[in-house]
Amino acid sequence: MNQATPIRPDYEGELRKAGVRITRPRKVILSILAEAGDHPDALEIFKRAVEIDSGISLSTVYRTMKLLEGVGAIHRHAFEGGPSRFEPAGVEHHDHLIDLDTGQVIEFHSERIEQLQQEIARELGYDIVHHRLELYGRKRRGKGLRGG
Amino acid sequence: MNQATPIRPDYEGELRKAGVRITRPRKVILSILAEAGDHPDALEIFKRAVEIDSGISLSTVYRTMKLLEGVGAIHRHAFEGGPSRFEPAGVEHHDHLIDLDTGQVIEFHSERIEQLQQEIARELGYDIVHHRLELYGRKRRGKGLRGG
DNA sequence: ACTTCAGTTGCAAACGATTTGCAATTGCAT
DNA sequence: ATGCAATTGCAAATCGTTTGCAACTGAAGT
Repeated sequence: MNQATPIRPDYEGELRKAGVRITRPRKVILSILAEAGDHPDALEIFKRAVEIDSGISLSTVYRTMKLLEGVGAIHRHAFEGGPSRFEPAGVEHHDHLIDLDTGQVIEFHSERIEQLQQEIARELGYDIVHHRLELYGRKRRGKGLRGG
Repeated sequence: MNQATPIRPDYEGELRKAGVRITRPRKVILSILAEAGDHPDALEIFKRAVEIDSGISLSTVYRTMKLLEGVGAIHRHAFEGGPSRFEPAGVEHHDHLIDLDTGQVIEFHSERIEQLQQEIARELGYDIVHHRLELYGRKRRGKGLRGG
């Protein structure tokens, strides 16, 4: 039920082909994204980047995220009330459940829901370009479950 | 398929009961919200408010929106890449389809999708506090349809 | 109607997230 | 190596929104 961080061996080559120049800061950021199992925001990426190369600036992180987003290498998610968070693209499409207490992001997918969305849009005379489905919730503390 | 702007005759009274003092600017803002068939953002509400009472400030609009949201009188929607937009509460729960070309917001509801969301959350061990389902699309320009 | 005072306002400044201008730097094709 | 456009870091600017503060006002009491 989880992603497998599919880092193709020549990710950089692909990007270069897409017209992205592989600079030092971008290398660092890419490596961070590749390893990230969570959905870090720009500041978090910046912090992790600085650990590797102290010269990197936050602006560069933002610029790089925008660039990668444009090339389709990453997805940007603007969850409720927080900064944008990113995840490498290339994983199957999925939606998100956000743990309101921890901020943890859990991925899920429902083909059935996707279908229903299509139907609804069609009925309204629209083509879906993309959608956003986010569930905001708390760990169930029902019987039989140890409290978190 | 649309809302009926359910303005209970004593809306102000209700608010007062909720501990909200009915001031001049709030009266104006409330009247705007009651009439709004669209989903205006704070600036738009401010503009409409100024037409009625030129003394109103944008801060007051923001403060009032936050207050009304807290009391449950309105809902705030942070659609993609734009400022928050508001709508009076009290209408049946619904999700939104946003026209990418016009920004127009179309409301819809699918009990089936709601159910599926519940199921998914439950399977993941969560209780849904609330969710966000937004479809971003364009008017279908398929055969047989006049271009819009 | 008059007083009272906490709640509310307008203004301007502060805010957090993000973008941008610019001069200095650096990939990478030659 | 060389050259130049792409990229960088920095600081300042931007956008939407919030906040401190002194002046004002709703509404409860007289």
